[in-house]
This record gives sequence, C-alpha cells and structure tokens, in this order.
Amino acid sequence: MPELPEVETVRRGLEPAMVGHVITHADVRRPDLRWPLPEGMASRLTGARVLNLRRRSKYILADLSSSESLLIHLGMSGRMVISGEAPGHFFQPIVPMEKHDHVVLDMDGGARITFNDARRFGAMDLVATASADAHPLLVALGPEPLGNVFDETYLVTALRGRKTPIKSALLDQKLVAGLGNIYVCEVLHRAGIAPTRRSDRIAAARVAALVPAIRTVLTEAIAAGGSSLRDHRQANGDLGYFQHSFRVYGRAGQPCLRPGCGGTIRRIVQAGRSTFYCPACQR
DNA sequence: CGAGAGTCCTGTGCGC
DNA sequence: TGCGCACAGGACTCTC
Repeated sequence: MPELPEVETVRRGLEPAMVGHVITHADVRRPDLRWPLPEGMASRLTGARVLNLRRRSKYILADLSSSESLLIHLGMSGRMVISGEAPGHFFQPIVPMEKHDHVVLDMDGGARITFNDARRFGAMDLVATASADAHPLLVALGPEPLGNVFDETYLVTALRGRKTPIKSALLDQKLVAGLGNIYVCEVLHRAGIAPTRRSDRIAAARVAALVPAIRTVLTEAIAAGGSSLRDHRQANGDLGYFQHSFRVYGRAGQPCLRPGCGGTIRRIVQAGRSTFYCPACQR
C-alpha cells in the first residue's frame, strides 16, 4: 500500500483536477469497500465543489462546499486514476472502465477521477468538515512525522517504557502517523538501529537520530513521487521512482549499501510482516 | 493496558 | 499449462 509519501504524491496529483472544481457526477459502483460506503454518497457528492485537498497520515481529505469532507484511504492496493482534462492540464484520454473501479467522480473541469482498489482494504467516508479530525479513523492518530509536534523529545518520551521492537513501535500509527513497512525498514537502516531492538533499550541519542532519518527518507520519497512496486502510481499515471533508492527493502541476500559495511541484507518476519535489515551495521 | 495473532480481499510470482 | 502456496505498501478486532 501507499505509505505517507505515496499518499502525498497522489494528493498533489489530484489537486489540479479537483480543487476548485464541482463534482458533476458521482458513480458509486458497489456498496462497500472495507466498510459500507456512506449513505447516499453519490447524491451528497454531486454538485459539491472541492475547496481543497489535504492529507492526514495516509488519509486524503477533500473539503467540500457542502460542509462535508470526503475521507479517502487507499488501503494496500488503492489507486486514484485521473483521465480527461482540466483547464490548463491534459491528463490522458478518458480510460475505459476496469475491474475493481469502485468510485468514479466526474469534475466540471473535464477530469475524471477513478478509485480502483483490487483488494478493497481501502475506505471512503463522508464527515462534517468541522468535526473531521474527530472521525474514528483519525482521532487516535499520532503526530505527523513531517510536522512540528514530532521531534526528538516527543519520540524519546513516546518510546519510554515500550517493550515492543522498534520496528513495531514505528508502525504503530498512534505513535507516529504515516510510516509503513517499507519506510520503517529504510529509516532503521539509515539510523543504524536493529528492527528487533526493544524500544525502551535504545539510547536517547540514537532515538533522537531517528527523527531526522524519518524526515529525510519521507521527504526524499515524496520528491521522487513515492515508490512504485505493484499498485502505486502517481495520480497522473506516472511511476514513482523512490524504489530505486531502497537500501534494504526487498534486497535480501544483497550487499549492504552503507559504505564500508560489507554486510548482507537479511529478511526476517516480525508481527507477520517482512523486515529487511543489515545485521552488520544495525544494532 | 500492551502485545501478538487473525482477519478482511484479490492478484502475482514461484516451484513443482 | 495448471496447481498450490507464499507473499503483498494496512490496520482493525479479538484474545491473552
């Protein structure tokens, strides 16, 4: 699935097609994704103008002129595909309908937004804009890793007393919101911390070093348009290319890329998810 | 409460 | 070519 950089890339790609434009037609092609879609979704969207698109963690929020916000989560395999055109933008010719196209939005500028999600772990909901932050899916999320609240002091405090492996802690969206399996692996390699290490047994200085490592990896990944492995595309159809910058993810058996390390990347399983790391330079 | 396992769903790639 | 299995970028829900 899309992690924070992929979601941010999608959000940015949607902006020219959606922001300032009215949804002229909404086609809701099945009653549910991960959960039931909201009651009357198509009619509540039709005629609404998209005021802006924002991101919270791995969620996209479209604030509408109807005082509601459309909440979107891409799950593991969700994609937003833009076709048609918007004033000053040509995306691609309107694409024929495909399997797993679940929601289609036509904008008055001429763009069509198609939400496709094979595995249907994605979600959409409509919520009053004024209380969007209180939505059950958002209310317990931790700070944004690229925001001001997330800093060395916060992370040191948050990890204190946690016995869980640092990999699991960083995947916990209540601790910090937006990291997923790939970027946690990459961050831990850059910080030189073993993914299996107990969270409460990492020296404060090394925990502090995680903060710039997280910021750097996420920022670089956003600049690269995210990572395209299977499903992720930028909304304009382009592939992201941060996967070429992976130092550990998917590289089991290959040499560690840290200069002078000479170790070999290993794959282990933690909490049912693959972890990639270098046993030689991650401690 | 924290931590781990099970769960949802479909597609793909691999070994045989 | 077909079959079965492992695995996939998430995260909620249940159990201990």
